[in-house]
Amino acid sequence: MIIHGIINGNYSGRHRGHRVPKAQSRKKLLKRFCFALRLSSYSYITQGRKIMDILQGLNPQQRDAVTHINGPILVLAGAGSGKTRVIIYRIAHLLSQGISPKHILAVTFTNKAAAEMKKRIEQFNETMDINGLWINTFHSASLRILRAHYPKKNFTIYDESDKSTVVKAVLKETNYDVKPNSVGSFISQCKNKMQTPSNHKPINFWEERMLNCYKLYQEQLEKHNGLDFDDIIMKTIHLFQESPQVLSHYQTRFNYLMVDEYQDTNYSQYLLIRMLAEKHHNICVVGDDDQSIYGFRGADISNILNFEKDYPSIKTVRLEQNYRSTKPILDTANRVIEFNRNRKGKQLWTEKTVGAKVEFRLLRNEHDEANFVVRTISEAMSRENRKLIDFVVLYRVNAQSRVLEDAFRMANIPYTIVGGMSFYSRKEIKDILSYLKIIVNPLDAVALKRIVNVPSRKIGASLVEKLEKYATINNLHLFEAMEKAELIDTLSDTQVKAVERFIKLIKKFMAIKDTMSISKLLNMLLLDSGYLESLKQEKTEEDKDRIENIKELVNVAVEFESKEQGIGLEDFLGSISLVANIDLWDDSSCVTLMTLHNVKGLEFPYVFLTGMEEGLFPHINSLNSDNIEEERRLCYVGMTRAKEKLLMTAASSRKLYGYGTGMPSCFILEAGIR
DNA sequence: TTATGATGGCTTTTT
DNA sequence: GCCATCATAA
Ligand SMILES: Nc1ncnc2c1ncn2[C@@H]1O[C@H](COP(=O)(O)OP(=O)(O)OP(=O)(O)O)[C@@H](O)[C@H]1O
Repeated sequence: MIIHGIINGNYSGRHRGHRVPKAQSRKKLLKRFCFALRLSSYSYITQGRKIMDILQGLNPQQRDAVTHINGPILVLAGAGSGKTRVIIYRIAHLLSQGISPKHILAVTFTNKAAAEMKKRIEQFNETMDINGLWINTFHSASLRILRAHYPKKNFTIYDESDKSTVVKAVLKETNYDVKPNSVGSFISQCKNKMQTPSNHKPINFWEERMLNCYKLYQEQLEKHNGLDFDDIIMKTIHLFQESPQVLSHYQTRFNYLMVDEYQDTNYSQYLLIRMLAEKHHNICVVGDDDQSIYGFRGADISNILNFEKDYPSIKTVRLEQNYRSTKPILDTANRVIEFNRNRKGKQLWTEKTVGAKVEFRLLRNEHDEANFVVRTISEAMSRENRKLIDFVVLYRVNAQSRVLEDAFRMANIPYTIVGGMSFYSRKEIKDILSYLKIIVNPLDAVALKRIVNVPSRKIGASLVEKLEKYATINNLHLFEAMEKAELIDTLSDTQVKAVERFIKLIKKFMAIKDTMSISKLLNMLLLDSGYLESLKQEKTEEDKDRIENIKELVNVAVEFESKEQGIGLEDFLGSISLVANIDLWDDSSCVTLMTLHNVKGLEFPYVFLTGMEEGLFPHINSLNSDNIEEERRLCYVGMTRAKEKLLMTAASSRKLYGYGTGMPSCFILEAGIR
């Protein structure tokens, strides 16, 4: 059976995540995966090119920003005005001026954007060495710094699901009846604001309980030597605060700082940059206050709006020409965003004064909507000679993708979905990565408990409980308790044997981990742990897929090793933890489906904005919490992705939790579409 | 220890 | 309305 859709290694929950890309698509996924992992610097020599050449392809304002080398600079400009281009050209220009790549740090929003930027800079064809140039996300840059200086270097990274595991354990312990998610986001918010359990004062009972959860959670993480995503930034700042010489090292090293998408930075990220820029103030940030869409995870527009307060000598550059969209699209987007009150208004014009008009279609239900999208794409392909990669279908929530996906599959149109169940969150991948985590960091009890009995080794829940009890009483880590299994008198002989066998397995790999390549280690692990064998025994389709996925992970390791010489297991694990859905995106000959959040920074000739209904978009929660401005910005982001055609749709009735109001979104009215 | 039904959760999500 | 997770029973 050939499945046209799932090409990207993303799996909608529809088939309970068991559906897997076929062979050809796997290769693609692999390629992309490795590309996304190419995070650190590497050497690259190119042929000469003059400064003037670099400055060509820029308008006077952009040139102004690019050639302003020393001192703080803010580029505050609307969508598609060439802000990202400024950063790319600025780096190329700095290098052409003889500035060492080692002195440059550029921060992007995603790994994909970082990789893209690096590629573009290489293409400048200068005789320049970009060895030592850092283009990273906040997280991957911070991770590199922590790896080099954190006291306990073998820490492992806790992803959202690991975090949730710990939070649930904490809730069980405290008997609090609150949703794990709300605790998780409370903790996140605190960390984003640099609040530790001790320096945060609770203002009410609820906060007091939350704070208690935070405290217990953090104790667990410290004990396991695990860092969650927010810790990566927070701990880097703590490191800088506690070790002035480390901070000083990076302040001197990174003489030129640049941040893209600055409007979506949170407080901790702001602080990190401010610390690094403190000595020289050579900082260039670019962004658009109208495109701040990550408020829900702590992003704070005032970072960009108040930027000048920290740097009084700032040079501010406005870019006013939009190079992306036609006038009808730009006008529509501008009309909508002008309904926001909390913004710095800006002018935007385009040379593309003629273009297809922006359309809105109200369909009967979500199936009609999906079929309409599919039909419109087929027609545009045959009539206007459009290609699959010209299209993007956007939606507010991931749950909307299912119906669209079905329609694409029915119509046999290749598509790819960004988001949903990704490769690295699959069970078998997480299992194998957990083995690796323990080998690196045996204190990681989340990883340990995850695989201690996978495949089954007769170390079930009750036995683990006994071990944990022993560990707690004797103030030991779970792993240490397991090492001492023979001393625990509540265990039977067979139980002791089972535990000892497991410990022996792990210790063997701990001893050899640095003596061989990661892929070789992985292959050995797959055999010795019995993991592969246990899958081979079960002959279901699902298990075959799992084996394929595991093979793919081995390939990722092979690829990774060939790119990065002398890479350690820690670095491999770290890089994998920081790979985002959008980093894995590859649009080669398919239509792309994704959420509005994921599309930020991208552009497409033909954009569908689906589910334009009151309650869905703007989302009901934002209406309740008086946060419609962020929704409107999201709408602005979506609209301004379109180069040539913007087509919005809504459904009068929709079967999707409580969203079915059927009323067209207020944004449609604001856009002035009849 | 695994299969099953009940339960609750449901925005975006980093990374 | 749909799905994942969890507790329970076989
Ligand atoms: N001076 C220029 N001349 C021609 N094309 C340009 C120029 N500057 C930018 N562009 C093109 O305009 C498009 C948008 O540029 P870019 O992505 O840098 O804008 P942006 O401001 O970062 O956009 P957004 O904020 O919407 O993500 C790109 O296709 C880019 O190649």
